[in-house]
Amino acid sequence: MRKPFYVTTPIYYVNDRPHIGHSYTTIAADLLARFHRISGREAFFLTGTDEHGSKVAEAAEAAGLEPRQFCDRVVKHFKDAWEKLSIDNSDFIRTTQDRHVRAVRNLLNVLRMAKTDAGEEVIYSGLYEGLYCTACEKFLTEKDLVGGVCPDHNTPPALLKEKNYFFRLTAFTDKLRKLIEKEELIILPEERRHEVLGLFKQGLTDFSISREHVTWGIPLPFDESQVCYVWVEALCNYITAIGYSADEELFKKWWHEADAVHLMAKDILKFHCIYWPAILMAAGLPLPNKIFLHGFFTVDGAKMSKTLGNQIDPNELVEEFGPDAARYLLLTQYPFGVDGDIQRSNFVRKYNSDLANDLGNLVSRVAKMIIANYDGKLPPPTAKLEGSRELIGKAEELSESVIDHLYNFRIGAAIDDTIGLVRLTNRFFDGNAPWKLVKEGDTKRAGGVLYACSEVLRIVSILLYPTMPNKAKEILSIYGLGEDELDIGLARTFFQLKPGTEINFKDAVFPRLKEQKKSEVAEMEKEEKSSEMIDIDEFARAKMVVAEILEAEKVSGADKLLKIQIDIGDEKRQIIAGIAEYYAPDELKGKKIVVVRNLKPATIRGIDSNGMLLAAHKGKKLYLVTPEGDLPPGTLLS
RNA sequence: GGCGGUGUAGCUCAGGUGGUUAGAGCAGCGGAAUCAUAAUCCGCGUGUCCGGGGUUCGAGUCCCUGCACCGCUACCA
Repeated sequence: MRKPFYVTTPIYYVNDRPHIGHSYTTIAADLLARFHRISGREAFFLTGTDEHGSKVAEAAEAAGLEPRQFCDRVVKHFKDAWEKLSIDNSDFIRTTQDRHVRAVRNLLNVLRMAKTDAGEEVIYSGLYEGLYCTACEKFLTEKDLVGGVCPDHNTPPALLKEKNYFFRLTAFTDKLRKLIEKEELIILPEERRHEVLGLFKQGLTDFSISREHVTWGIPLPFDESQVCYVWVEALCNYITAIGYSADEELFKKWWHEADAVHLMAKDILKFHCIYWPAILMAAGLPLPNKIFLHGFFTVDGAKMSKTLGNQIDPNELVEEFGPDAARYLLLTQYPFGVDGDIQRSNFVRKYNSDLANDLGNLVSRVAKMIIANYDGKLPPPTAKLEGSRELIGKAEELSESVIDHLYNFRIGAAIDDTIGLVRLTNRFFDGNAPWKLVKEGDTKRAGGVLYACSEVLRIVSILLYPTMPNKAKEILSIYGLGEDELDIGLARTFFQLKPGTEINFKDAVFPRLKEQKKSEVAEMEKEEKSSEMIDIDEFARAKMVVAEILEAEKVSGADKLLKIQIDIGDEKRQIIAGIAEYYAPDELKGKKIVVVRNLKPATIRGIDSNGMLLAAHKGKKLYLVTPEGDLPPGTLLS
């Protein structure tokens, strides 16, 4: 019996909705877990959400919710998205769950008691010295400052000391570096390993594991005035979900004995490859076996961003292609591990060529011939077919190469090899032209061709199951096969299907999608552009006038909002503006600004807003639009 | 500034330890076939393998150097 397999994704921060980046990691983890399961190992696949920290608390407040309520709401988006993508995780951990809080506090106690090899305390209290902006209520790094002042408030930060607990990372760096060098802790791909070793070379310092000013988090068990640093706590999810300090047997199986793999994108390398192993060492726990960091991808050559509007919502992808193809398409765009580019136009093209034309069409042409000529019963195999030796050989070897690829995280290569066999099978089919044989009366040989192709489809289905679980089962079910046949061992040998088996084929497995012609795409782009253009009448519909600010005050309970009284000449108005982070109420008084007068009134946080002021962002700063000359309030802009 | 990565056909990318005419998929062009989801199959690429040096009998593959892009990290500030 091989070691059980434990795979994790990062726990996703609930500040954000699930996007294609989260999906990518999660699908890959699901794929690996499913693969190991059908190759006869037990597998545990963990994902979840990271719910503590000041950013979550702020986001909750902005939404007018309690943090816990807010989290519940966002978590649902994640769970729904994973269900839609046929993600079969063994557990879903939330850092706000009691089991996690208890385990983290236990671990912190263990660390508190632990000593380094030199006999020093692993956790020590010290002073965190930093530049604190009282208006922001947070520490700023020197990088955040612009000209020595807080860019948001234009005030110099105070040098403040706060008591923190520190983790003595420096006592573990040598040992950890050696483990990575000796590849006892395997960091993949190689470039990432170099990057980690580079961090050691540059020197590392102890890091703070607690915060004084954060409230939404887990209090330290030995000092309740402090909250555990969200990263430290989040990392612990990998062991708290599998029974650390709660279920000894479970924990032994999945952490001490299993092959543990952490999967993630490369941006969180330092936390996972240095902090986390060091914490585990300090606590006397085994390290994970492998940490795999995949790359980033761009969409149509551009970084994904909300402002560019090129974020891909996984739900939309599933709606368009279905869960199986969505998984397939995401993981076949570029090799797993490196950075790459995802092109939207490629999705439809690749769906049609690989799935509809090659795989789906093979399924149909084989099934339909069996139904038409063999009374819907699988004919027996025959010898002496053109190219059958090659076909059978390749088919029987395929599982070995897929296993090799997937053990080494070459997901794309595993899939490509499998589709390669499908292509070979289409060639085999054409080479033997069973439709011609049937016409010539040689139904025996024609049947042999159909049998061989069916066998390939059986093998291919097993090997594609980790990527496309539903479709794999669907193809197997055509041959009357169920989940018991989802076993890599059964993909190794040809001639498993029983002649005479009833064929249950109804609809195309991967219906072909309409591809937009280039001319149509160009047409649409043109339309989009021209529809972006407006004529002067449309512009004139927006009545923008000069306004003078009479009063401004903060909206209580909202960080970003100001309630502003303005004079627009013939009347006085109240507007709500999201500029509190950039302008203090007093400095606004008397300022002349530009507002849209005829914007539909809105109620923001229960307060009426009649109009909108104009402002523009530059980097992290925001500037109000002001008239250059001394225009009186009410002057219409044109 | 340091470290690391990338740069190969129109597009996306393969190309262990250097070795015959540099590959795949997609797109494009031509043809065959008609069982099948207008799907399939066959044929078609004179690519400065980013530039320049070097090592070698021989380099996309090793060394040096330059350029472009990306990532990590530092410092100046």
